[in-house]
Amino acid sequence: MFLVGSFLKEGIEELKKEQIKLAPRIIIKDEFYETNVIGGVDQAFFDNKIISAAVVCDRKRMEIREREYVIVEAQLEYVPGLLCFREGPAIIEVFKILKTKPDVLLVEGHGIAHMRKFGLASYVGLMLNQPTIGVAKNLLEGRTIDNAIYINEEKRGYELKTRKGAKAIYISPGYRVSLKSSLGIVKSCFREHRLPEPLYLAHRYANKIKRTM
DNA sequence: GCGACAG
DNA sequence: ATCTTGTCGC
Repeated sequence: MFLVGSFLKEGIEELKKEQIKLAPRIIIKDEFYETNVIGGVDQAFFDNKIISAAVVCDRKRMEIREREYVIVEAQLEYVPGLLCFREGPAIIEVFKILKTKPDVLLVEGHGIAHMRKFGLASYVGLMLNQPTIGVAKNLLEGRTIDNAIYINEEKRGYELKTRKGAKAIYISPGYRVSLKSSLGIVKSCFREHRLPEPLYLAHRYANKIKRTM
């Protein structure tokens, strides 16, 4: 995947086709054993590099069990709808070095609340065969009715108002997690921040690493 | 054609 | 996402 300059435009069409081809493989059912260990991944950037940080917590107390990070070269610029191809590879690498694999992984970005049902969380889950949930800070596609996200008359996720005064966040299943469980699991991970704790911690960790560079 | 557009 | 100080508020 080396998409730059004149190759970008045609490359984009190929990547969209790839998403349409892989989307049918996304499983939206509860297929995980427990929810005792929850992970979160987030990225920070500098030059053309991506820092992907992962934090694994126990769900009861949200205490850190392990945290790791990797730095990889970005192979694609940010294109709305194709975020999985830009940040996905980095997330896959950091997940691989985790010694404590989480029961469910929270990913910053959407899962199936995506125009082609193939957001970052779904891509990462499929490639790693790992239950994932997408948690985004903004809506990408569709509309919200009664705290639910709809795309083409189909429910794809939820809008969640965390703290009063703070903007809502958007939850959607990524892979091997049902619509209902995606919301329940995320809700059980909040402490005193707008984002669920594993993601809040991963975000802080990624930026901490960035500061040392 | 115009506007929207995860991070 | 990133460039960036102080500032309002819990």
